[in-house]
Amino acid sequence: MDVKTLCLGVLSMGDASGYEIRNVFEDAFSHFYVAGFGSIYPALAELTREGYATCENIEQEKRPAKKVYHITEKGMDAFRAALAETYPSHKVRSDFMVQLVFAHMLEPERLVSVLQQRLSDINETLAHIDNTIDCQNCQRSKGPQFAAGFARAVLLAGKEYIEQHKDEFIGEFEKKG
Amino acid sequence: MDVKTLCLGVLSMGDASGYEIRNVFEDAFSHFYVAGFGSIYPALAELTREGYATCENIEQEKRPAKKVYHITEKGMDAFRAALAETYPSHKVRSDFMVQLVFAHMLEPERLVSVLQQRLSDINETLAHIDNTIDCQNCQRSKGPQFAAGFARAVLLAGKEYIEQHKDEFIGEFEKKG
DNA sequence: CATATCATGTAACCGGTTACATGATTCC
DNA sequence: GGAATCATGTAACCGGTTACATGATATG
Repeated sequence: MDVKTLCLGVLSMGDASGYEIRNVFEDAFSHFYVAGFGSIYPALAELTREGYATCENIEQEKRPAKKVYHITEKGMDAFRAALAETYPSHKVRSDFMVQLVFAHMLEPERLVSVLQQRLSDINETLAHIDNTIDCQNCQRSKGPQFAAGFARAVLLAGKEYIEQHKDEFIGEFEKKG
Repeated sequence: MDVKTLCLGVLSMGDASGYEIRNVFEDAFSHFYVAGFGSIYPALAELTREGYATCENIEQEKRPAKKVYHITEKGMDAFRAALAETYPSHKVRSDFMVQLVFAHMLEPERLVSVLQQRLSDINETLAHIDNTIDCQNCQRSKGPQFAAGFARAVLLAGKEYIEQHKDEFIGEFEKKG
């Protein structure tokens, strides 16, 4: 699924500017999709050119003007179709796991810091998800809640695995004697 | 981490041809990194050009000739350095989660098939990991074992979450009455 | 007879990231 | 005074995927 489709998805929840869409990516989607300004702005321009969204220039007092995008019927149909046709892939790209596989080539202290770093990143993501969900609870949206619950379960399992096995694992690589 | 570095990693475990390296990516790394011929072959050519590996042409009977690559000292050092300097990132890119978040825009039957598909993909990956680990057990390599255990724990948690919550979740989107 | 495996490579394409470019206002 | 937030965009670059190109042997 490309950034254009994801932007359409965000717009299906309500009108938004490019800046606001980026914030949604960072707050709500960050743990399963990444997109920055450099891909969002061109995507919105294309979407508008192709009739999937309309764009209105909004002047603001004491703030820069913004372009608010609104999804069209055609855009909604296209998003629904893309969502239904998409294969439910779930891909992991993990330098952390590479470091685990080649742990024997790392200095033991570095291995410790790698595991520690991963643990604190997991905790951060976990806290982030809990925050985001509190806000969305008001809307009683089941989709985001289920997605968050899934993410939470997965992260927690990873955290517990590391916590329960790391000492034994590290022990294998420390000089003995 | 790029394909070049990963290839160096594979070569650190022993000499191999491009074809064999691709097999390692598919068998042992597939659940946390993806790479095809199109990126592996050019990577190996560059690695050789830059002195991180040497290449020997091996003629075979009843098989096409192959190019067997051997990592140099410089290559080993470079890999160790890259491994140690790399941030232990663990990124998820999930169309599945997008479909969960926007579940209300999917037909209920499609939502069911999406969850079913994800479950069977998880089971497949789980079986694949267990297979791979059985082979590696002989080598008593702790790194791959820990990585596999981590992956297994994470996948299992996702599987259980889906199994335990899917019926209630689906129920929210089916027409009532 | 057809498919899978072994085996290597190139070229075009494409999507996304990074860096650049600009600028006002608000908060510490 | 400096950092963060609000706000939009472009251009170069880069890594990786896909498709193309080839061909023998082994397996079912």
